[in-house]
Amino acid sequence: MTRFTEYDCSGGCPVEAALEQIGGKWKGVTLFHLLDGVKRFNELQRDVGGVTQRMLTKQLRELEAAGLIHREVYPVVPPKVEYSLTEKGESLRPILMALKDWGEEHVLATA
Amino acid sequence: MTRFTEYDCSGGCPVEAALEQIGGKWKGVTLFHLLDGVKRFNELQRDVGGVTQRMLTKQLRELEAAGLIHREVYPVVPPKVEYSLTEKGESLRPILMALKDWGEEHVLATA
DNA sequence: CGGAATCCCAAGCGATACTG
DNA sequence: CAGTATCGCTTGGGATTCCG
Repeated sequence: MTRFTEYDCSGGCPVEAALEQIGGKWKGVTLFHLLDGVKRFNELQRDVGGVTQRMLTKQLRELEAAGLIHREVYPVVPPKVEYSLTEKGESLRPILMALKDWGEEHVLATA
Repeated sequence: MTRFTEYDCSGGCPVEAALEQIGGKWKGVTLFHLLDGVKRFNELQRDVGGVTQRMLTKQLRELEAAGLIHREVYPVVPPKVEYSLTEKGESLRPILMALKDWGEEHVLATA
């Protein structure tokens, strides 16, 4: 059995670090919906459901700062901004899918 | 390609639900260290690193309420309490390991 | 040893209104 | 359309002290 006690985690636990990047209230869901492909702001807001503009903007900026998503602005009128996953963000796909499956089975299933 | 847009997520997104259960600042790390096996309070506090008693207690209670861990109290003096993963908690192992790997590779690796 | 109780601050988060 | 600005509530989280 692998022992994790050696993982001191003091100030640099990989699990904690990972959760920090997807830990916001809407970050996980946002990333999840971006697995779908490129989406615009309003599309995301619809998909995520219940998130306010302010929060979605904030979370998107943080995800962008973390290098998980890419923000492409088209200088047209009306404004058009597209969000997509970076490679780093795409690498979260198996984790996000696992979280979805786990959530379905162990949380929502009321079982 | 699977489209997730159908996932309205309004009030019940599985990803969000899953993240809520492991979303506390120390919950992920705590669970991670419990993958190791049964541990006592002080042992956990040492392993997690930097967490205060109050917070560890709180997170443990929440994890217990979520059915992820089991709390076994031995009525002896000095007090002895052991924490372990339930089946539901154990089912998070692949996810926690995936988070650890991802964190090591994409966050801590400074790459 | 393993908490519980209290106090307090900072961050997270939401509603609303306004703008290029 | 895609934000920004402002305000204020609510929560999370830390330090400290006390208890069985």
